Amino acid sequence: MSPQQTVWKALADPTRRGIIRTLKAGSKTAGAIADEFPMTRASLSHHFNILKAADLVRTERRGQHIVYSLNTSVLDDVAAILMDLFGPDDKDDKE
Amino acid sequence: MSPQQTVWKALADPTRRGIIRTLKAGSKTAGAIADEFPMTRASLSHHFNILKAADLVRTERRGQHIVYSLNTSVLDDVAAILMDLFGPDDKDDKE
DNA sequence: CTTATATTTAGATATTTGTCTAAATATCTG
DNA sequence: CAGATATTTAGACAAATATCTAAATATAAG
Repeated sequence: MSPQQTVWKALADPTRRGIIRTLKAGSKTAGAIADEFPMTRASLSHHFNILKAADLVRTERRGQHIVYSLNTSVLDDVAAILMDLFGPDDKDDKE
Repeated sequence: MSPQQTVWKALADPTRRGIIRTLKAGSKTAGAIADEFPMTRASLSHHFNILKAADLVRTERRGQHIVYSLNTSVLDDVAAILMDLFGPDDKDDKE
């Protein structure tokens, strides 16, 4: 699957968008995130994997905990894709 | 399914993003679009329905043909969602 | 009215996806 | 080391998805 496609797939699920939204406020441990979502930690872990595969989040082990952080640099990529989809048709070299 | 979610789901499929991309160059009939994608017209019609449900495309009958057009106004919505996901945390009333 | 063309709908099927439970791994503490 | 806590992995399963073929609908042309 193309890197672009992994991002779209990752963003297509509401739980994963919720995870991104909660990480917007700052990095959190897997457990702290899990406390905010009504599903098992195993299910959340599955979503974490998909977000990591899309490089939307990064992880760092801190003792027993694993801290998740939002990788905001991917925003640029997503924005570029959106412009490609909806933006002006830039067929010509000059305007 | 929430309106927002219908948009995300619609954008998650590469064929549908391809349809959006081809419509960026201008409106086209269902048949003209179908000529560009290696699948049956029935399958394409399925994708058209999903794009219509998300209000990403509009249709107009012209004789035997049905003309599909891109609804660019949804770009604003998608951009807003993206900012909500990745943009600055605007918890406070004042900056 | 009949035939041809354009498109959609209906129904079937294989694959993917989101969730769960149970088990495994990793780290800390005594 | 042994037990407790945190997180992930493995495997199963129901629901959703993308695709196909065949049939239905709508319009145009003779």
